[in-house]
Amino acid sequence: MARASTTSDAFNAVAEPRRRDILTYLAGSERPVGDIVEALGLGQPSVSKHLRVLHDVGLVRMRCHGRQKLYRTNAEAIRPLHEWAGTFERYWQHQLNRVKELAEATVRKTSPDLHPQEPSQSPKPKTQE
Amino acid sequence: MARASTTSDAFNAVAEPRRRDILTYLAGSERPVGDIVEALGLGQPSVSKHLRVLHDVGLVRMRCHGRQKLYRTNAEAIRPLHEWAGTFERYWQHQLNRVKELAEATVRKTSPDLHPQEPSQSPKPKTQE
DNA sequence: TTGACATATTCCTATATAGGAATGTATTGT
DNA sequence: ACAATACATTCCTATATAGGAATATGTCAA
Repeated sequence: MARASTTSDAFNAVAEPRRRDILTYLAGSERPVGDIVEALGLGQPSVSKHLRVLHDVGLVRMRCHGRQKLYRTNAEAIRPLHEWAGTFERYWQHQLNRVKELAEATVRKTSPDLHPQEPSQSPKPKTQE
Repeated sequence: MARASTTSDAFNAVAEPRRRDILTYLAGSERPVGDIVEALGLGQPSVSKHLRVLHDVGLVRMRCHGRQKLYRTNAEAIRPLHEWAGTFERYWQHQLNRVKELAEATVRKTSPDLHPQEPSQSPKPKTQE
């Protein structure tokens, strides 16, 4: 099986850096395609194709204005992403503490004279990557 | 050019639903690969490959314990994602207001007797998708 | 109507998957 | 040393891009 389609959900659509750039650019106000092309320095067909993906998953809204089409970021569609990531917030707080502990332990090992090791230290896990 | 590698950054790694499942599963505590296989009902090679991707971008940490390897989510690596998405928070609040206004306007149009239209209403933009 | 302008849509190609099957590699227990 | 266990890696294939070039579609202006 190949990778999931870029239009399958917001996660896949946003995986492409240029599409994130476009979303950022279109966040504040609606803009015609030509502005995006010029601002991001991409080819016009590329931008159109990215916009198609973004529109398919509801990450941008479109409005016709004469011969140009005005796009704007639909921030609401980014929310699920924010919320999914936010699920891990309580864990990265925990891990900050762990990192801090580890750093202190490292200092103790590096300069043992200045930071004498405590007696009943739990055996350090042999972490390897 | 093809799509960016899944190991190019956290955004690409997280685009795959199974990998998000794995991250969620490994958020609270470290687990051996076999547990993930059983919990998520995937093939063992698939899980190993997903773990490789996640490890390459730093989304999981690994520790050897006898013949098994214990994986755990590195929540810290999810933070950039959360922060990028959070950039749009102020906009989706705006848009909630716009949606609310639109809904009220629709009610006025649908039941004009109950909700008489105000005189100097700004011309509604002809939004079309 | 015709031409200029703004976007969208093929057509093309190199590249990268995700999953299943089969196989490789450590590590443990006897 | 050997079998069993726990993972990782390779091989294979169908599928899906992203970007550039060329072309199609739609809209305004004279």
